[in-house]
Amino acid sequence: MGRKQTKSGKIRLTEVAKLAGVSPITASRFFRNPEALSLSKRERVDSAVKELGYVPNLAARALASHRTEVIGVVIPSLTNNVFADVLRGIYDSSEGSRYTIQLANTRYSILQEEKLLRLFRAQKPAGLIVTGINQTAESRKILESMNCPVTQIMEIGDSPVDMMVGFSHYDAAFSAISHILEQGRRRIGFLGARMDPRVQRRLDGYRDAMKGASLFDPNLVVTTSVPTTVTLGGTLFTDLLAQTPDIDAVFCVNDDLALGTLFECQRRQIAVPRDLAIVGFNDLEFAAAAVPSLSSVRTNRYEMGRHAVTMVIDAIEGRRPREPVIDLGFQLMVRESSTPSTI
Amino acid sequence: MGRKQTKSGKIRLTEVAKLAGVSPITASRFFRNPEALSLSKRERVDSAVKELGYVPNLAARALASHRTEVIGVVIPSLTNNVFADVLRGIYDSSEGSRYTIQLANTRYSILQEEKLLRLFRAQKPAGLIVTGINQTAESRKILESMNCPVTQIMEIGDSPVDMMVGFSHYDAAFSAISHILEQGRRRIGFLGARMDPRVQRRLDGYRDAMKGASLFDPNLVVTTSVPTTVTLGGTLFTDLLAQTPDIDAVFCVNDDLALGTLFECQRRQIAVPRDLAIVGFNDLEFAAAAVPSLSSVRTNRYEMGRHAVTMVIDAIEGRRPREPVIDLGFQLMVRESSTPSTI
DNA sequence: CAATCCAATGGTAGCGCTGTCAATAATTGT
DNA sequence: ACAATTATTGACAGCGCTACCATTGGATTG
Repeated sequence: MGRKQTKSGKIRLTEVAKLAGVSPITASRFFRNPEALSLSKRERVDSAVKELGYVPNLAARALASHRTEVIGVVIPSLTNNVFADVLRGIYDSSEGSRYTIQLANTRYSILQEEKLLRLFRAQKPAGLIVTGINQTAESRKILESMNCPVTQIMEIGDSPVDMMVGFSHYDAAFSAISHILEQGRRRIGFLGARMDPRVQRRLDGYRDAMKGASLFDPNLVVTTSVPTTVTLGGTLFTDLLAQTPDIDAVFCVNDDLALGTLFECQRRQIAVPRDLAIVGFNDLEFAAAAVPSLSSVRTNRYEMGRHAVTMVIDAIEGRRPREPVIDLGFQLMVRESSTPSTI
Repeated sequence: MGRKQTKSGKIRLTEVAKLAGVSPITASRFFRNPEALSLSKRERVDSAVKELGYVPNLAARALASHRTEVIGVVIPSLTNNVFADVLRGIYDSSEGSRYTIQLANTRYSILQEEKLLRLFRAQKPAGLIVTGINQTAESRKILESMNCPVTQIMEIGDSPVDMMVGFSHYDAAFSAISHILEQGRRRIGFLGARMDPRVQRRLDGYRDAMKGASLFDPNLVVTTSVPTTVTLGGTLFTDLLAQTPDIDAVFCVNDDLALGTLFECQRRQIAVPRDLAIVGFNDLEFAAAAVPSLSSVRTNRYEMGRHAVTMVIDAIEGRRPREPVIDLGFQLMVRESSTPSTI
């Protein structure tokens, strides 16, 4: 015999089968398709498993079945609070299922994404969740050849690889701007950082809303590719102010920038909302707590994570959703920072 | 033959070996221990791998070798910004290594932790990273029987299961309080949420520092087991104010509470720092941007993640660290919220 | 009551890789 | 130069599980 004897304590499926008085293959079926067993055998195997404390060897299972029970998740950032919420939804939904989450981070690089997808393909995941709809042509090809359910999250679009859960960033921004316009503001600035595809679409929504009111002015827009921080919000706002001093409102592509803008206003004694209205995006928890409370666009991130996993698992198990694209929408949370001052 | 023919396109190690003109086992060694190959064979295998686009089958490898290349990571929360930074360090350090991160979330439940550790044990990870030092006796037993390197992160203590990276929460809080006392403040409140073991130790540090100055008063302390939010900071501060109106400083166990306290002060027209000094914990990015900027205790979370992975990988590969416990320390970031008003 | 069917179960043969150990080639020392 | 040592390489036998197909026995049917 070529190798060390199997440790006597080691419990394999064979041991379970022996104790239960069935063949190994029947014991195997107990895990994969219990309904196929007669009630009596099912009970016998069940108690044998419990008595021996048997735990399946996933590597052997994967090797023999050419499948894994891994759901790959590809996100662009671990720092961004937005993804923390999505991930929470994903992990919460995957618990209690047989599936394991395998996380990978692209750091907003579509080439890194391509590389990660190639890696995932090699490991034959049971399902895949990827962020956004702006994959490279090559990435898309990989996704399509993946031969497993794929859900794109964060936004929705016309040509899903397979399934989608998200919302329209364009509509969300458009609706935020419409709200600010309704408040009678005319010179609405735009602060954007990172400028990933979803932020770009928010910019599009902003631009079209402003153009619709014949109020668009490129001098109202300040963007950077630098990652978002609260501090950066102050910097961008300062730039905007230098460039266009007569602004009466600012739409920030996320709440961190909005908070930074608010702080900068405090520093400069600009009264919010009297002199300047501020609207953020995502409705992070602090938005409601700020003074003045920050208006924001609530996005359903936790639910997005939950849906994504549920859709993928359902599809893996043959329960394809009737509607492959789910729009989770958004809610405009109107608060003090964009409504008439009560002072 | 019992099963579907292997797809002709499928590239196995055998194919690589054939193309390289070596035996499969030599090709196998190319991946596990390339130095053992002669230069010529190494090059031949290398080009064969590239030419065929071979990707190892991890399941087969795990099954045959009785090992996996998975590092398990057990953390209590996905929402908490603190862990986002740690995770970023962990993922950054694991990239480029052969190891894969497997994340599991206890939601601050030590029973859930026990369950997760049991799961991990069954899968024989190559290494393990767990949060904190307050495992149940049973969890500790599992960790010790795990037969792989284990690193405890976030804090340090006397009896590591194996290795540790962290800092002393007690010392950090003690030093924050000492700083506030040096500013001449006497009635220093304590706001705590979640009250997990590390927060408890911060409370201990606070208590001892106050007792050292003969200034401890239980009425200065407000805690709750509710998870932290900015909004909660305002609520707890309100409670503290009702309970002990004459406070002149507040130490918050994290920056979210500190920000909530700051907002509540703005709402109540309490001048910070003139009427009240505020010191937070963790030094999240917004602390420096706030108005007034928030003093805080900087913790090296990203480095903690990086170190944890590096230590585990080194240990897996036989390079045990000379010192199993690494104290990453902390830095007190003194800012406007706790120093004499400049106005 | 034979023919048909189907649910339940088992036998066989690997999945693709690596541990062990033996065999061979290259190198060294005296 | 030749034995002793060391670096390379290979053969063999599984790791623990499941796909495929075959078999069994009982229920159903006309």
